[in-house]
Amino acid sequence: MSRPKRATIVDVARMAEVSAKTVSRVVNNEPHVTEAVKTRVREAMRALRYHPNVAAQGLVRSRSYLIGLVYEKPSPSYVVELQKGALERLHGERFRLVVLPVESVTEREDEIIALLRSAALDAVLLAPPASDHAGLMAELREAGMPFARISPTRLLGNGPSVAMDDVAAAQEAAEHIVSLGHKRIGVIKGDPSHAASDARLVGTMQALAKAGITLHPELIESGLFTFDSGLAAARRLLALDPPPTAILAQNDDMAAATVAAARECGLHVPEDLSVVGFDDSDISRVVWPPLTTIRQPVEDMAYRAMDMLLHVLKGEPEGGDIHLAHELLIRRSTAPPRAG
Amino acid sequence: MSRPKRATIVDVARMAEVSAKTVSRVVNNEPHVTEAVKTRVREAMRALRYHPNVAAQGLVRSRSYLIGLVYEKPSPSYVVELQKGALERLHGERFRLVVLPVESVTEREDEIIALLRSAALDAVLLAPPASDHAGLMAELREAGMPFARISPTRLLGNGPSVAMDDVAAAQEAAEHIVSLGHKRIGVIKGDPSHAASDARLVGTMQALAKAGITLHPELIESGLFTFDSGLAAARRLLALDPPPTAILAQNDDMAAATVAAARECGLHVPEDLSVVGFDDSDISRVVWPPLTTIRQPVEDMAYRAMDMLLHVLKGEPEGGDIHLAHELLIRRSTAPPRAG
DNA sequence: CCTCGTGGTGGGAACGTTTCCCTGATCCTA
DNA sequence: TAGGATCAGGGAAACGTTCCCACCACGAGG
Repeated sequence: MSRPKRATIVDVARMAEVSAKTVSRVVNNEPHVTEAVKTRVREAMRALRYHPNVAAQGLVRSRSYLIGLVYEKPSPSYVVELQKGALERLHGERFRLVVLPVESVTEREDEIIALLRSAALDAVLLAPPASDHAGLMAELREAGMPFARISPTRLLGNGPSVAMDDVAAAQEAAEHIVSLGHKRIGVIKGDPSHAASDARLVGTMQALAKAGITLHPELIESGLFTFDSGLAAARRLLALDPPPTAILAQNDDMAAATVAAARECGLHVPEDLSVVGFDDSDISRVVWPPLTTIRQPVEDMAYRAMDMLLHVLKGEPEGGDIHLAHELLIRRSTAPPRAG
Repeated sequence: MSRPKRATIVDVARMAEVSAKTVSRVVNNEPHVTEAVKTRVREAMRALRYHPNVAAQGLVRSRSYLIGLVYEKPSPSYVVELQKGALERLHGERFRLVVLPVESVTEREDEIIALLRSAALDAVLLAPPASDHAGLMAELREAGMPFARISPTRLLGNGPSVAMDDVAAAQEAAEHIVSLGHKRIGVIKGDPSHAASDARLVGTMQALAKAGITLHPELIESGLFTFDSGLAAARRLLALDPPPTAILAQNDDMAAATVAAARECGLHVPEDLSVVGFDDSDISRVVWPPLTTIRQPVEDMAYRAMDMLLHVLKGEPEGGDIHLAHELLIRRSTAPPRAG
């Protein structure tokens, strides 16, 4: 009653004096229709404000035209860029994006799989850490649901994925700090359930080892990629005696927290403490000083991953693992340590 | 082929030795089924990994179980909170959230309406500035698509909505600054296409007028609710002679930009310049010093709006306009002006 | 003149559910 | 023990589209 009856394909067919089948052909741009008939049908469609019923289409084509985006509560800025890239690619396509933030991929695997199974998605985009979860991928394969992965660090050659080289990037960041003359360097790791955290730590340690610097365990703190977790970790590092002269945080949110923690202690960045972030998310330019960071092209990665997914959905062969370049952005949060 | 045939309701019916109708009743928790039959059916469902086909359900019930969230590129932190609140309420419901960021509601109204018509949504949540767009609302009413509005400033009594009092909030912020002793006060307005920008300006002017302070036009700059636009606006204000001793920004992103601009000029916040934000988004705690701001409960608002929408979808009568309280959070970005 | 393809068109089944309308069986009460 | 009420369950139609197949006219080639 409140919902006025929408025009159906047969209404259009009746008005244009053709069969429903023919209308369907016009709607889907199929051949075998005279130009004259085509225009007649188009007019009827406009007159009746006809829009095809997606549910009915989906039923017969077994397509829902929905693509899911699975991610696990990482930093807000990361989520936004992820969505931006995915939506950008989806613009103009019939597919729509359903957001599926999950609590914990590892702990509630069954729940997530049930969600995906019942959500009638055509495909899913897996952001970290779901993109490294073997069980989830196996289930998706079995269910015949195409997926693409963003920033996987393991199990490559397992369907389309877009990633960057976390090890090399972290190495580059550490080399920058070393080249400035820092010797006592702290690290704030990301969420342990993200494989990227380990990869980045490996890169950092390689660079430090090459420079002959040993990284004492007390200088490695763990966070969860969130501002608050970073704040706590940074406070612990700055309470050491002597405190580090530089801190490498594994994402920008935690790097921003490190800057805040330094301020609390009356320290100036970068004069008293150099801080390096990771991601080049919005936050790295929002805080003062703007953060030296690794540009991780999250938006591009999401765009490319979505692109590969659409290819698969169009029946083309699956793509492989794509690699995108990172970049060290030197801004104002790093400087040589105070002399002495 | 790639997509293994999913079990249908008749497969389950055959296995459990009942009719399809009975299985349907079990699935939907309807009465008139013996406990014994129920368990038999449930077992068959599990064995066959049966999940109802959403498209088929949607077809016959004319429901898509999709709810759209329409917003227009505001600050990232706002978007994230919006989504968080909406998703929070959706947890455990059958409905899924489709994100629909749009370019410009006013400029491309037709496009948006076409999008909504063809997207087969059951309902939409309208965030600003779409929530103030009369044409859009009229179309939605005509199409029989329920909607709820977040932070509308006009056209109340027009269906469910959740808002806060922008005028009063801005007034309170200005009073705080006045009470600290500031006389020369700058304002950075938000996006002119958002009605909230005007409302907040009104509140600010009322407070200043009451204190006998006149706000010269040169002290009012306009931004777009983004960091970059705020940076430009703040630079213009700080280039005035004499510069303001306090700046009221209409959201946190622009307030953060103001802090950055001040730093560029070698000014210290809050000693040389007080800055007030608006929203209490993540960014207000991420920057240093943490911003004095107005807490706008965006997440709660989205939650409540979604709640009202679900009520409507369940056939209950439409709710009215709900008002949520704001709160002035005094943090470390405001202080009395320097003596002299 | 008859066949054979071919481009345009329509008829009818199918997709997987729910819902309307039944039929029996069981139960309670007078 | 009869009467109605309640309950468990089933058959068939409906939702709006696409797809397989058949049909028709028409021109070319034999």
